Amino acid sequence: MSREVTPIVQQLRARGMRVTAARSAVLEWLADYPHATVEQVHEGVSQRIGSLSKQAVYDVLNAFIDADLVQQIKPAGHPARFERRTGDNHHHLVCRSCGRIEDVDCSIGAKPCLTPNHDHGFDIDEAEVMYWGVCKACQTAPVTSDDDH
Amino acid sequence: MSREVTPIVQQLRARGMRVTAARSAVLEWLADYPHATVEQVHEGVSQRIGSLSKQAVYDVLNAFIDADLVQQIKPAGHPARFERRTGDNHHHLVCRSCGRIEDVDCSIGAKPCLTPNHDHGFDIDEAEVMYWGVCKACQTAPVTSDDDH
DNA sequence: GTCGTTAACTTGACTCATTCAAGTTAATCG
DNA sequence: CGATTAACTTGAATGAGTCAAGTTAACGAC
Repeated sequence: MSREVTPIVQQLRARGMRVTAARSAVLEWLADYPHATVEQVHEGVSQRIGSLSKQAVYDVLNAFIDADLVQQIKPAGHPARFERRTGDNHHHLVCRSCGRIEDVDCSIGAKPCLTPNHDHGFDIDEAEVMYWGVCKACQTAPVTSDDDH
Repeated sequence: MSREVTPIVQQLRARGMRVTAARSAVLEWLADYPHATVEQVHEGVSQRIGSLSKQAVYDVLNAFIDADLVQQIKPAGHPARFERRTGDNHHHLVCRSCGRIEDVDCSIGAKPCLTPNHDHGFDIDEAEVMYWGVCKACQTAPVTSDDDH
């Protein structure tokens, strides 16, 4: 087994973070499955590396969020989702029925990509746009619940 | 005490909803305090009408949401908030530190006020815009938590 | 290589907002 | 002035996430 240094290892080292099986596996998993829930990351990664506590998944994801390697999406009424695409202020399209999420590029530009006509004295740093609708599958299918992706 | 029919009573009757002290008081309260949480509505209304279970607050608010008399806002990481302004697709400005919310008129127009450049086959019915920042009070004040309004 | 430090992980209890369920009360219609 | 049933009360249950104490293992120093 050659001991090559993968880009993931580099990304972690560059931020002074220890490299562990859990962390590498979570980053890899998110590359394959963007918009995954904690539940999904936990299942997938546990299988890949044998086992991992759910708490560890929370820890790893939070560490990544702090390190700007991962971004969190919290659609109202659905568990949080995680993705590796950070810093480009793109938006999301959420299915009301199954929770499925798709990326939507920001049509305007850099962040904050929209400026409110009245800032009420706030120091605004983000304009979060969430499109809500019903995905193709749920438009035709009978009644599905939060399984998705 | 004259028994005049208030607009609130009319609004309820018009929708075939029974008129109760709880319902009238919640609608009144929300007129005075837009963006209130369940907690706040519960405290305020309990005082006004003597007492009311928290569950009733949930029931009343949900009935109003179904009847389109009230709208719900769910900022990530904060409890839900309720307001009487419905149907005009205006947006919200949320303070990251105290959760305070301000209304922001939609600068574009009717709902959905923004159209994504790619609908991914979804049947989109809403573009929810949430501006995030730090309110004036929290910019200067030391560390506050979810008290607000 | 091995040792020590401490970040990362495990386990399990706990919180908070919200929902579910069963029983009681009271608004409205006849 | 009842009867019907929507609205309310009480209390248990849920789901997502956090907190806290103890154990393990990365990795820098020797």
